[in-house]
Amino acid sequence: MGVMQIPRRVDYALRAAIYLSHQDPERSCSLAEIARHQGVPRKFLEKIIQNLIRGGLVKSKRGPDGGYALARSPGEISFQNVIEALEGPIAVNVCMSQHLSCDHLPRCTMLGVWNEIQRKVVDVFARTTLADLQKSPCQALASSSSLSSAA
Amino acid sequence: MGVMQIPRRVDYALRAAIYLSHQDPERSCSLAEIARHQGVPRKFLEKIIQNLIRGGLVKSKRGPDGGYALARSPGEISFQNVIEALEGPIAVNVCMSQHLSCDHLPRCTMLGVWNEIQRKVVDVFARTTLADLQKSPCQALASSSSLSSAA
DNA sequence: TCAAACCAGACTGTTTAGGTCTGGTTTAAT
DNA sequence: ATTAAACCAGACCTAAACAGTCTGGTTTGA
Repeated sequence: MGVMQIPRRVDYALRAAIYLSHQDPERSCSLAEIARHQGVPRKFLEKIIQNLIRGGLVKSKRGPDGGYALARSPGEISFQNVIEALEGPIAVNVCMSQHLSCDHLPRCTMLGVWNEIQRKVVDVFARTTLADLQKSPCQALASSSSLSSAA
Repeated sequence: MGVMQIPRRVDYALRAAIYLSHQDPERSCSLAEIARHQGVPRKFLEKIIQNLIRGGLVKSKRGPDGGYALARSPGEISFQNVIEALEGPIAVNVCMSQHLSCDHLPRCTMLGVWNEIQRKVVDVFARTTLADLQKSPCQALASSSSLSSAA
């Protein structure tokens, strides 16, 4: 169950980033603290956060009382930034990768569809920043729940 | 490379369905014919098509000169139909499954975002039918190519 | 009755997902 | 200087998913 589903690690990365966006940016939050609050396995989260650091989204402080903090303001960190720090460029189908190599080009009639999905998905992720989530704690269930009915 | 990427089997299923939508619905196309035209491994495609049959999208004829044909008109078969015949309901994140069980509810601030993505993706797949692709053989590259720049 | 085609499910090799483990290095406090 | 709390790095592991393949059916037109 779950075609086109985002992996857990991305969900965890976003949770961590969101948690940090709620904290004082001067303060360093320890791994244990983040893991505990977000219910994410500690060591797994540690590995994930390293990706965010390499991506320039999070900065770390070592030693006792060390920890992590956002490297930029929440408004300057998009979902896309977080996702691509872990996964590289988003591509909803293989033919959407950089060198768009669809072995059935030029007559692949699906390309337009993939392009549309790609564009819409990337658009939402690019537009949504951590700051956007700080405002409304739970505008969640309102947004419609067209969950798609199985065939 | 490729978060949220659709699996090859779905791409193959769509290709097969599209191929059939171009053929005379009275005629049965053999597996070999479809596989050859779409460049899909024969036996793999066979297994995939079985899913389309169980989903009521394709009908088969056995015996010599047997093969496959669409069970409904192209306009009545959406991408969603094909995808869900293989994969079950689409859910862009685990919390988007039927019994939306997000262990961090009710305070998960991301729910709205997943809902939006889910809605947009399902909308495109639900709206697009095989008939839509018959018209313009290649309106492809026009649709914009915002491929997302890596972080 | 033959053989062309579909049907069904077991099997296989590779990759990914989701973590864990071990052993570092840095640094504040004593 | 030593300790210990924290981060850092990468090897490791298990289970599942992915992408197919293989074997052996069953159906049916000629």
